Amino acid sequence: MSDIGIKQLAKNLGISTASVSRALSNPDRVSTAMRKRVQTAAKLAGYRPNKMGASLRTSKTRNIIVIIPDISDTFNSGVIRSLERTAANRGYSVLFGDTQGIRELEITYGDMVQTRQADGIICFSHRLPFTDEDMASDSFKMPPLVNSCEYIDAAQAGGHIVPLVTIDNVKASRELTQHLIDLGHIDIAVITGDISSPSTTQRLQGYQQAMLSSGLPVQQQLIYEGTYTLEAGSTITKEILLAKKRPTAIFCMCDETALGCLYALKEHNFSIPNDISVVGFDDIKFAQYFSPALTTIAQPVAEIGQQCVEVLIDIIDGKEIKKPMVVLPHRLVIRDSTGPRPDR
Amino acid sequence: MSDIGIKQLAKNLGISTASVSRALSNPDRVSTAMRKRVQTAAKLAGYRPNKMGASLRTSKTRNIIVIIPDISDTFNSGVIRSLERTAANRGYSVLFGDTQGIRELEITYGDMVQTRQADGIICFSHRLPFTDEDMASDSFKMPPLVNSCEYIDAAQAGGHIVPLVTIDNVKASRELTQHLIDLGHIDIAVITGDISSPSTTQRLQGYQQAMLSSGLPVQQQLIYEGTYTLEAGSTITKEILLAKKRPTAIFCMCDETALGCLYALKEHNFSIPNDISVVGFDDIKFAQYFSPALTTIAQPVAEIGQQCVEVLIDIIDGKEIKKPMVVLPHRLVIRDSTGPRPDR
DNA sequence: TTGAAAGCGCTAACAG
DNA sequence: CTGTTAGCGCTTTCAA
Repeated sequence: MSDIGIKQLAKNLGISTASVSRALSNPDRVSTAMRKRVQTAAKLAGYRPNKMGASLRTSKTRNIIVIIPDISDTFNSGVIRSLERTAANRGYSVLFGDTQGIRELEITYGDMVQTRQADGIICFSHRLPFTDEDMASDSFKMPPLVNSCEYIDAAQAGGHIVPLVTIDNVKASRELTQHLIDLGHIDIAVITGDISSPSTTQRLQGYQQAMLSSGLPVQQQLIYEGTYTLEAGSTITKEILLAKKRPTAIFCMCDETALGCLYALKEHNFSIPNDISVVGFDDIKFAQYFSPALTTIAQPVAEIGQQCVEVLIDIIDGKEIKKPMVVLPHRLVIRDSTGPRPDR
Repeated sequence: MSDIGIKQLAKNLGISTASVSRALSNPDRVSTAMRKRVQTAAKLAGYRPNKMGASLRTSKTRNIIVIIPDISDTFNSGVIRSLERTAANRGYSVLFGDTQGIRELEITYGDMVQTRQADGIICFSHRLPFTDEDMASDSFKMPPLVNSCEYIDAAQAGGHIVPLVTIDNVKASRELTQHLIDLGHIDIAVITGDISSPSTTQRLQGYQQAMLSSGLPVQQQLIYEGTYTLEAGSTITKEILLAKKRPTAIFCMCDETALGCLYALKEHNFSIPNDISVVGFDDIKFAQYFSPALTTIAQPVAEIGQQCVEVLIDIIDGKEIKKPMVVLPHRLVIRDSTGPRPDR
């Protein structure tokens, strides 16, 4: 516990610092006797390696920086948890950068690989965390980076391949919409996320595909632009209820929005799903406890987090990435918030 | 953007590395001319300081490690968000260690100050993240550490003062219970958190104080040991409903538990608050969207996070801590899940 | 105000 | 298998 270093340890044992270092970090490179001797002495002396020294020497921090718009978003925090666990198992620590969607903060955090505070980046945004200026420079080297859930446009990435871990949002959304169509719904409103977010665009595509392939019209006035928040769900639902022609189903592009939606509906005495059906997206842990329990798309939160880290570490280790895009399976979870289209 | 160092920069300018370092890190220690010259050159060359070098030299990482049982807990993730923002503003990065309550992981993360990966610790657990062995050693030095929300027993801390940022759990719980009593409730069940957690113990105390001071008996069979989870809320509520003598109110020691409770109640066709009143604790963002909207204690999430960081940095900076315990104000939020005791 | 030089603690050639 | 030695990039005395 005393603040002893490798040097002191070596002196105490009458051996070289190299041997101490090896015995501790590359045990198979020294004799059994040496290994034992050093390891016991180290334990006895309460030796704790100073990682900064090693980092400086090896140019590896064993840190990963996670750049995320909102740590406290329920879906995100599930992924984060898995991320952190996987990283820890692989000997990495996780630094968090909550950006609140602010560009400057994204860039600050994106810079942490350059300043050697982290070896790689996991990014939950659809924008790369670098200035256009930096990216334009021909000396620009893309640091190890994995994109989670939000697709970064290749054009924006300037031709760089940005590995992505995600589900098939289009397909998932199509299935969810189809479920509603199968129940007889025709007028299906949508509360989207931020329209600049690819996940929203893709979910919208899925919705449109499902409608069209069932011969149903895509009614633009039923598409409401929102955000992935409770508030948006509540506010926009009220707007929907005010519309001249009411939909019989509402597709919320995330579960938090769906909860806000359910809330507004109940506040105005609508019965769900008798009057209006509601679906969400994500299957956050609360979804099954909503009243009514929410029909939604379950995303494999744990696997997303795990894969992000695995892929990132592969890149850091300079391994060839076979798949620049990992698409994980989702699952349609039918609960009690959806029912047949009411007769009018 | 090219990988240039302070050395190269100095050479290019025909000056010493010391001047470059000073111009960049201690601008007031050099002449205006020098400062300008270096700063322009640095920007032009796309110089990015290698923080590892500085860290090794100064023995400061500017990292804080946050040790927390569950990052994805909604209450925690709110605090975390604020934590991270405050730290960033103060020039610190935040490392996260999710322990799942596992002792070994706590210790691994607690060790990160020793191994110079962080300068201080914010701990959400009621246990110190060090081995008993370490703590017993007389060479043990307590690293900068702040405890959040959970009180660490002085005895356990071996006489060390462990600064704490929290609300007054006893008082909050008393007020919440009193609210129920004021509504005429006499048989008030409690679903606790983990009984080893001080926050639970304190909330239980508050409950008992309120009962006693109103001349109401504390009925042991109404105190159900649970955890701060949705599942506990749901499972234990069913148990409560099965009891011979049913309570008319249920005090859940966290909002997630309360949601599980509401769920179970509705599943069994109880009307809230007509048949049974329910209260939670924390006021997570979902609470007002529950149906019915939840009566609860609002904790000042943002301030808790902020204060934790402020106090910790003070300790890191070697400042005298005036207050080893920061108690932040809570607020009783009365919504729709509580009502008068039903006639029987 | 600036420069020279000495390390922070560790790892990794290279020799032996 | 082990020791010698040279730094990683930065800050910080100390001297000029």
